[in-house]
Amino acid sequence: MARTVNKKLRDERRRKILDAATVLFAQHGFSQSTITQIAKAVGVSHATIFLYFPTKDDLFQAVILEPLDTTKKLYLSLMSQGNSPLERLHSLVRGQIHRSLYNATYLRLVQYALGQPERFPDIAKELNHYVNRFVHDIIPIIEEGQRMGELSPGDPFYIAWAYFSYYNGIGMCYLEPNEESINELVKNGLRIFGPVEKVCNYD
Amino acid sequence: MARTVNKKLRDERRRKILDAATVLFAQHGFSQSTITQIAKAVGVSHATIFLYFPTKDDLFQAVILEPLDTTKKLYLSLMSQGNSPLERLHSLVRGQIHRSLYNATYLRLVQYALGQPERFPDIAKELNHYVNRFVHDIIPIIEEGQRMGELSPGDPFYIAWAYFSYYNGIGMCYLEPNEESINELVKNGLRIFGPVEKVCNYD
Amino acid sequence: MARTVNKKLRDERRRKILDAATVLFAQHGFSQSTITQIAKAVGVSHATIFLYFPTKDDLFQAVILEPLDTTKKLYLSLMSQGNSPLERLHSLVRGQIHRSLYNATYLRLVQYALGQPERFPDIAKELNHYVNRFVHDIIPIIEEGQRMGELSPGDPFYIAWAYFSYYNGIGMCYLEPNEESINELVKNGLRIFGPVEKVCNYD
Amino acid sequence: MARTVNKKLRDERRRKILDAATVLFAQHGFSQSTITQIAKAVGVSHATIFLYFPTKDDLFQAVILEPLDTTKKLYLSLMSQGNSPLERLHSLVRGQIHRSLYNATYLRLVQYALGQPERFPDIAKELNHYVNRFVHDIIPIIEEGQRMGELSPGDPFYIAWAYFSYYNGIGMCYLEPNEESINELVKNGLRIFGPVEKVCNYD
DNA sequence: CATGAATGAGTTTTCATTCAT
DNA sequence: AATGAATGAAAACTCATTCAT
Repeated sequence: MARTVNKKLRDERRRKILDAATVLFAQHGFSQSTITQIAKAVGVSHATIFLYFPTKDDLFQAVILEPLDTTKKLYLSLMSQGNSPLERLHSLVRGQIHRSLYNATYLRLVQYALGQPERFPDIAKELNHYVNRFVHDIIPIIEEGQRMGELSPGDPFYIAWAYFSYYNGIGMCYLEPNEESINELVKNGLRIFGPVEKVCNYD
Repeated sequence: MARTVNKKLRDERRRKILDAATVLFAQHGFSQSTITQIAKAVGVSHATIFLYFPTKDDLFQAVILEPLDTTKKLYLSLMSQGNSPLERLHSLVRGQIHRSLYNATYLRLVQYALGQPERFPDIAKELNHYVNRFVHDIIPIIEEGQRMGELSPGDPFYIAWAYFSYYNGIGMCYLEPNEESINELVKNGLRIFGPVEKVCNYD
Repeated sequence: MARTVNKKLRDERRRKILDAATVLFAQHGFSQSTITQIAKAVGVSHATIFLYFPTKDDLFQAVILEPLDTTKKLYLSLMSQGNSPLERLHSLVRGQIHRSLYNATYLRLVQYALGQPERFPDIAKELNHYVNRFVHDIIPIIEEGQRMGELSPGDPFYIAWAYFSYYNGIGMCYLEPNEESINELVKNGLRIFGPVEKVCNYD
Repeated sequence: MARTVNKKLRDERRRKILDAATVLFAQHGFSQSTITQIAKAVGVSHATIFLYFPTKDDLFQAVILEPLDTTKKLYLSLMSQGNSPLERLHSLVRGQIHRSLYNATYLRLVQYALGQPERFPDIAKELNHYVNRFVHDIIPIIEEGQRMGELSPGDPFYIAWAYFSYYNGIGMCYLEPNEESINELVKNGLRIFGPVEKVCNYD
């Protein structure tokens, strides 16, 4: 019983540490964020951090890799909403871009780590797995869309990567997040998948 | 005469320092790259670095900002090659993506700095100027393409930003650079501008 | 309890650092004394010093300014011992000169800082306060002595400053400290106050 | 002939260096004054300084010790002006205090070096010679004054030292230099020699 | 003779990490 | 379990000094 309570407290504190670290790492980068800063943000002693994460590198790794599961579930959910492939892609694009504009912190951190693979090799490897799985998961939808004539032809693998690049790049653009900007970025992002213009068909 | 020689030697060494710093900063980030490492890469004492750049920050700034002029000239040149707007965009996209795949180091560094605007505010400001100018320079071509019917309608401002995001995001994808990947990324990138499918017209 | 012990240990160590720093700063000056030297003298790591004083400047300032309170209490006590003004001045002069000869280290340090007001402006300002208070405290005694006929007339303000100069200057003389030298320096220092020669009166 | 001209130029430049160094050393202390600063003040390259003084220490030593001859001549001249011993002491005290208030730079430097004998042992030794000679030179005047009844009795050796202390201490007092302050400091300084009050005698 | 370039030794300061309580 | 104290390993930056021109 006591153990359960303790476990709960531990998990809660662990979470707090991860959250604070996410914000600080995203804002100042890895080296410029100190364990003491993070501890202060959480309201514990810096030594306590080491009770939860053996090294600063481990903390950084956890900050970046642990949310990946949730993120994966999110995109899987997004890409299952809608009937036609195009609708599902639309749901995905809108969901991701919304997140990328309104909830940029974590994404920025992922990009930070992704941009320095020599420095964070383990993290980069794991992130690559994740990206590859994402590409792997989106390809069937693209293929289905092309088969159904909703999407113009094109190598689905590269289209998936192209979209991923687009999604990644948005994180660095600092466009003001509002209805308009999101709508436009969604529309333009969808273009990468080559949606067949209905206008055209009815000419 | 002696002065000329000296000036030349100085410039040469300055360049070497910038080159070595570019690589190291891109690989390990700002804080994790030490002046001593850079000096060793150049083959001089660490104190020598400070003869050319008063602080590490100055060196970093120079590494990122000094190439911007050349880069701007490059994209201006690229976007003037071709007759129709679409041709010019094609030239631009191909040129930039080629550079982004084959010459990724500098681009990665730009993204590194762009991703931490609170930490490198001066650099971020300057980079934003640059990006805004790029957007400003590409918009007229988009508009012309739309007027001529080569491009589908759409807000040119957001289209420009969308393409820029795409271009930026490619730097983090680590696709193997070859004919095929470049062709595909170019094709998919161009889609953002909404090229009107000829196939369609002749239906 | 533990807190009390800790506090005590901290204070003790803080004191040790201040003592070691006093000696080293007095011997080699500020710039030539290194934190590492001080740490070694105390028997701790150099990083420990920074746990007690955030910067070297702060340490220097503490070394000089913190004893001022005690010093003030000392001179106030000295100048209250004795009945007549002359007796009290005698007590003061003897006490200060004794200290200046037998306990020269701190005084030298004060002079070192006092001699470089542009370099240590905060310290110099604080020291000036102290000196002005000293002058202010001694003036009433001089006035009383003059009124009572124990002292020859003369502007008490300048007499106070003259004595203070004398006291200060002794710190640089490196006379061997013994009964004789102290007696003589006291006698000659007292002359600044213009004691009326008894011999004279009984002529 | 050329040699003579060169010699003259060299001496002139040497003098300029010493002058600039005097000011800077007095203002910022030894370690905080850099060779480059001095060179800039003189208008030459820092490397040039080393053509005139092999090391920074040598320069410092020259700055302090070379003027001693002149200073000695000055005090000898001052203490020979006047008929009676008291008059001559008066001339000396007035001259020195005037110099100490209006021309404080060099004096401050001497005190700076005098205050750190462990750090500048050679300079301190030389300065001690100088002080001893000064004491030695002033003692006969005191003795004569005492013999003539102009001065109260007292060990001339300690009186000489007492006056020297007074003179030294004035350098750190930062009293505003003007007619009044000088007059008062001279008057009070003279008291150290124990001038017999005429008033008294004629009672 | 004068100097600009180069450097190595040294100094303050930071910080992740360990440990005793 | 939590923490305050301690530290050693860096790292940026400075500066006297040397040397080639």
